[in-house]
Amino acid sequence: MIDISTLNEPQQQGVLTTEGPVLILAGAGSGKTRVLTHRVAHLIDQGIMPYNIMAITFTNKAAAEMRERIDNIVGYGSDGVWVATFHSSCVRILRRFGERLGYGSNFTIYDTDDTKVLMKEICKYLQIDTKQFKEKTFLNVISAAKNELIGPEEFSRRAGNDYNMSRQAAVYREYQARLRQNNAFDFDDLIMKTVELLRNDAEVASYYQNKFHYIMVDEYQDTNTAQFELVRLLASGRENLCVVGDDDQSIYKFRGANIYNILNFEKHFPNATIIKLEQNYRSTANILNAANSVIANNEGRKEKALWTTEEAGEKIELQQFDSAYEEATYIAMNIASHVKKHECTYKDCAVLYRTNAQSRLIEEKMIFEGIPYKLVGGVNFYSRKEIKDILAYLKTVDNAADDIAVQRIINIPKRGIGATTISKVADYARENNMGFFDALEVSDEIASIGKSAVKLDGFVRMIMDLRDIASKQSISALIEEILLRTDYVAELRAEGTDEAKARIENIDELLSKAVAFEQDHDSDDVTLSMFLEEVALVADIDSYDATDDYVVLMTLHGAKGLEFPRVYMSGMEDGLFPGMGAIYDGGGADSEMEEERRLCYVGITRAMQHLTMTSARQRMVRGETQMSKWSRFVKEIPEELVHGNLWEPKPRDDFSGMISGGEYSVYRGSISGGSHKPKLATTYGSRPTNTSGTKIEKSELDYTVGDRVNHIKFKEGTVLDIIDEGRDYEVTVEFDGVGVKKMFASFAKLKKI
DNA sequence: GTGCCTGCTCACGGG
DNA sequence: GAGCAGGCAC
Repeated sequence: MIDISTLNEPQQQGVLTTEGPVLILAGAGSGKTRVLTHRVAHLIDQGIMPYNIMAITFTNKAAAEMRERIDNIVGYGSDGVWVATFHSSCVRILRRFGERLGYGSNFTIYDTDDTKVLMKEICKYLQIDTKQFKEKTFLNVISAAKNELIGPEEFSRRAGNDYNMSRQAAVYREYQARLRQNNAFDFDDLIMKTVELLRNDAEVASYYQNKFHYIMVDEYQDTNTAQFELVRLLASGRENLCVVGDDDQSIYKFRGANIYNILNFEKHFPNATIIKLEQNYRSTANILNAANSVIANNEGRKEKALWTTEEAGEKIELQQFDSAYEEATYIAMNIASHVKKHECTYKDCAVLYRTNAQSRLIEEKMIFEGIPYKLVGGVNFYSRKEIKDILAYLKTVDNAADDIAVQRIINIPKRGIGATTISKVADYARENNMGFFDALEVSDEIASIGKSAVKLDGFVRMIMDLRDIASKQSISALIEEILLRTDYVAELRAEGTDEAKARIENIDELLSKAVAFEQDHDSDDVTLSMFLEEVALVADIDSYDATDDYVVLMTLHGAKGLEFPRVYMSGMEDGLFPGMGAIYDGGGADSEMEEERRLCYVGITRAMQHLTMTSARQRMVRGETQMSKWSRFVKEIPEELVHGNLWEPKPRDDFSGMISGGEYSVYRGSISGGSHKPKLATTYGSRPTNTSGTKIEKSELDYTVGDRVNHIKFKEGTVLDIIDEGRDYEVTVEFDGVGVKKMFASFAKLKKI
């Protein structure tokens, strides 16, 4: 028997209610992963075969974590449990049965870049003016349709006489036809086509329905209509479907998530058992209360009240700065000082932001302070040019029908094959209803091509050779052969720039990944398709490893599902978070504003002990300076839960361009801002890069902890703490009748009484 | 066909 | 502020 005595009452119920549809409404930090893993363990304990159990997650990281935790409870034997993401589950199904839809089992998965290239081609072919109608808009429309399981025909029907929609329908039709020709799926296809397969092929449907007796879905609030239908189909019959989610953490509407999947679960499954996990084991009471206060402003939620037995803990710290530059400086210095005092380690800290663009400044300051950090997200490793080039070679070798891949590398490195030649071949292929690569093979038959045919022939022969190598040797050997034959690395080395060096490093990393992939899998059944699939489906967050000691920088979206003792939410400004779109969109249930607020809720609930929110009065956005005020979400937090400078009006009369450094007044109320700003002799820009406590023009203090001091505004108080911030001292004082304030010694001008 | 320059557009989030 | 398309010279 597995031990569930450590679980609370509703958690135990979640584990033990194995039959029928179950909705577990799991508030942030309420131990839902524990419930899921124990539930799987319990099922196995009850004699259910592991291969009859399926658990679906959104990211590989979540899947890996779940598998590991199940392993820890039941020991080995859990291998058979199907733990996978939505996308990789569908790939597995399609690899096996995709031929019934007319796709080869070696299909390619197109990422966002690939689909953009394809769409560009289609617009050219259909003579659509892309200045007027953006490729991206078409792609968004198609993606939205696919997420709602609307195929090209249905889309066309719905378009009716609408001119704009008819054009979109034509593009959609062509787009889908080309994917099919290229033996490729885009991300949305993976789900939609699997649903199509299950709907239209009773044999396949019943195969999986008989395979999966128990199905669990994590992060259910993020599922879209297609994913819901997929799950519904798979669970159909037994209906032992357990979904876990939190409507308050639904933050993926923009990619099609349908919040009604969770809100209407009981309508879809009238006999569903609803279990609420409301005890939070993660955060202090103050943090939890702040989160509750913010999210309470949303309409249309499932009633839910998170509570904790934790003590209040520290108040939430608010810090507003003149610029994003100072904000980043403060965060970096603050982390450095806490680590130095051994109050936390680097890995305890996470800096969260709304947009990836904000990471640059913070990254800069982390480097400056010598803080080890890890940036999660941003430009995906696999979307770098050099990596995409090599992957395109691999795709060409693996799936000859993938025109996008072939055309990407046909002139990389330069082979003297230009746009004119390529379009001649493409036309020929189209006229003769054949693939691009097939046309290349018979290029001498294309009359207008002339002497370029020789070059094309050389390219074709090289691919043939590579295919031969692929069939006999390992993936890493194939990559090395490609590098050799293309002189790819050699050319970069000749360039000698830092950028070229970085590219070489990336290529080395790709090689290591290939080697690691081969080691992780049985060499007999490892295929190139599998490697390419893993690469295509990897998510940014998958690379995050919580065991290394570094500060994590990521978007609020990326932080979902994670927790950190110390969290910094940066850029808490109206216009940035919530963004302009949400502000103009207004409010009300299901609005963009509510989604932003849920995102804020997600951010707050990542914090275990310490939460700092920062904002900048001015920030460079899209190359222009933008002025902003505190985010409305910050103002939704009750005053008694925060300390800092929330409502401090600050005259904006002192922009000398000089960095005013760590000045952060903690007064609430009026102060004569601006004029009191000290002129520092040393700016951060010239500060030595060591963090070992180099003191620069810092006068010693004549008071110490426990002393009584006098402040110009707050009058008398007792010094509670003095922290050596390196360049200055941060002094914490309890002022009589005013409360606890933190300030920098050089600005506070405290006098010992 | 290639390489460079310029000017234009675009900008949230992600599998 | 960055990335890309288009124009131009070679």
